[in-house]
Order: sequence, then C-alpha cells, then structure tokens
Amino acid sequence: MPKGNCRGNGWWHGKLRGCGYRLTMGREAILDVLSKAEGHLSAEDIYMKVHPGYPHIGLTSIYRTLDVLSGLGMVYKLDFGDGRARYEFAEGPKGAHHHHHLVCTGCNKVVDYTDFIDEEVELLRETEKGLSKKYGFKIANHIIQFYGLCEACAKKK
Amino acid sequence: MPKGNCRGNGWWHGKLRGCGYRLTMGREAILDVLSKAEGHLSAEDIYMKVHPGYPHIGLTSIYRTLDVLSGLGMVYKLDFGDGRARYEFAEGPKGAHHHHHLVCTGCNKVVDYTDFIDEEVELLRETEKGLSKKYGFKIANHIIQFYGLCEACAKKK
DNA sequence: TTGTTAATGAAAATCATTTTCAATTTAAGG
DNA sequence: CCTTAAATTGAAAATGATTTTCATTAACAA
Ligand SMILES: [Mn+2]
Ligand SMILES: [Mn+2]
Ligand SMILES: [Zn+2]
Ligand SMILES: [Zn+2]
Repeated sequence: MPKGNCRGNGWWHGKLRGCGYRLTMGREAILDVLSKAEGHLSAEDIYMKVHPGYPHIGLTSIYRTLDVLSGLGMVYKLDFGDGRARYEFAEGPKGAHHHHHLVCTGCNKVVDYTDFIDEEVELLRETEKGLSKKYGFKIANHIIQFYGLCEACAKKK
Repeated sequence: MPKGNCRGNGWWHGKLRGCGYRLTMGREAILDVLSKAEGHLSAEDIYMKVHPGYPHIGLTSIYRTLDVLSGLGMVYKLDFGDGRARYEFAEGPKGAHHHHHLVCTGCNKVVDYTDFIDEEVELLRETEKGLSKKYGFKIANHIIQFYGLCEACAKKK
C-alpha cells in the first residue's frame, strides 16, 4: 500500500483532472456516495450521507459539485416532479446499464427499468441522427419517462 | 346568439364540469390563453397574458388552475431545466398532434418535433403495455426529451 | 332567490437553490 | 519541502418559484 491511504484510485480521478478540475476531498466524498448509492438522491440526501464522514462539507458544495459532475456527464440530474432535483450516477467505463424511468404520480415511487431498452435505444439512436441533421443539434443525452399510478396508488382510487 | 355572450362554448366546459369542477372566469381565461399560445409558458407568462383582460386574477390562481388542469390531463407540465415549470396545452379532441422535445442546454431553446413520432409512439405503446404488466403500473403518460446544443451554442464552443 | 361550498386574491410563508465573500486548499514550479 | 496563484470552499444571506393561510366572493343546485 504505497503512500498510505492515498486518494485518487477511482477512475474519475483522471476524468476530473483531465477537464481542468481539482480533485478535492469533497468531490471525492460525493462521488463515492453517488457511485455506491442505489436510488435517486437529492442534494440533501447526498449531504446527509456525506456528513458523518466529512462533517465540514456544506450543502453549498454538494450543489456546486453536482453541477460540475452533471456538466461532465458523470451524473444525471433528474426531475420526477416532487420539487427537488434528483441525481444518479452515470455508470462508469465498466458496467453500462442504461435505463429509463417509470414514475408513480401518486406516491412518487420511481422504478428503473431496462426491459425494452434495446429497442428503445436503437430507435432513439436513429431519431437522434435524424433530429441532429434536421435541427442542427448536437445531441448529448435523452430522457424517457413514463408516468402513471403504481398498483397501490391505483387501488386507493 | 342565445343568452348574450354566454361563456362555455369551449369543449373544455364539459370536461371541467364533468369532473366536478366549477367553471370560473379565471379558469376560462387561462384555458383560452393556453389553447391559443404556441410555445411553452411558465405560470408567470400565463399571468401576463391573462392580466390585461382580467386584471383581478392573481398568480396564485394561475398556479391553482394549472394544477387542476394538469391533474385532468388537459395540460402538460414540463421541466426543461431552467428552474421554472412550463405548461403546454394537451390538444383537444380535434387536432391531436402529439410531439416530443429537443432542448438546448446552452440557451434553453426548445424545439417541438413530430418527425419519427409515429415509430416512437408505436414502440412506446408496446413498452407501455409490457411495463404495465410487469410492474403493475397504470400508465397515463410519457415524456421523451433529447438534450444537446443547438447550432449557435455549439459554435460558441 | 337562497344556501352551501368551492374558488379566489393578497399577503405571508416555504424551501430548494444560488450568490457573496473572506478564508482555505490544491497543485504547479522551484 | 516551500512558495504562490488560482480554484474551491463554508457560512450566511439572498433569491425566486411555488404553496399556504384565511377572510371574502362567486358558482350553481335546489
Ligand atoms: Mn434511475
Ligand atoms: Mn411542446
Ligand atoms: Zn404510487
Ligand atoms: Zn442553444
């Protein structure tokens, strides 16, 4: 173990530095939480997960870091209609398991689904190409979300 | 012309009343603006369009009405990432021209597109059916948005 | 016309996110 | 390791969209 608990073994070290950003303790802590967390975290969720280990990192920095990371495409910023932004890690070079979302407008439950993704993605790729040409956009990204009621909420009438 | 300038010739009269809502001047004014407006209006945009004709209608009521209308599926509430919700009329029984969105993350320009819509919609319908069965959701709605840079913003580097 | 109750406006409250600014930290170079 | 310039940060204050409160008004069933 060279140089003790040296930071910077994560693959994102290079990504950040490569884009001219400094690698700080706060950014690492946030990336660490995001990369491990399952669901869709709000800025405050992340703050609360980071806080125990790094009590001096403020919510402001969480927001700032999330901006940087989503600017770099390392995290996705999502809106499920509950008044706060949600973030999810854009999986690294290893396991690329692209997915879309199914949102319950009753209880705000969100399901990640990967079924049908292949067909969807193929169509999207073509659509993207067509739109790029027709409207002159350089497309970087897309969102597909289905809205409805989960079983429980549908029952409640 | 029976009964003078009687309100309530719009097709939405029935829709609102049928769902137990009262038909008020404010609601009509808002529906009127939404049905005629092109783009994607924020609550305040709508307020400003309604104001000249109905100066007593407050922003609060705009928000309240928009909630009702989107609850009924008569308008869509959209998020293009600029910090305020945007609303667009969900076209009535007549011209159903479903569309999706292309959003510039540089200048927030939004393009409605209908190209490819048919293929997309068909795939979505199947996906919807599959998801409904697998996850027990009663799906009411979907969103597809592409994000990228418009020509102008891409040039600005 | 009348009574019930939903709907409304104005003002205050909320609350997620942003801005400000002085202090700290990073990382490049000696 | 030491120095230095610039990026980054935390704390507190500001912002701004949306919501809540509450007394008043308007819609509409009877
Ligand atoms: Mn997800
Ligand atoms: Mn549109
Ligand atoms: Zn639900
Ligand atoms: Zn643009």
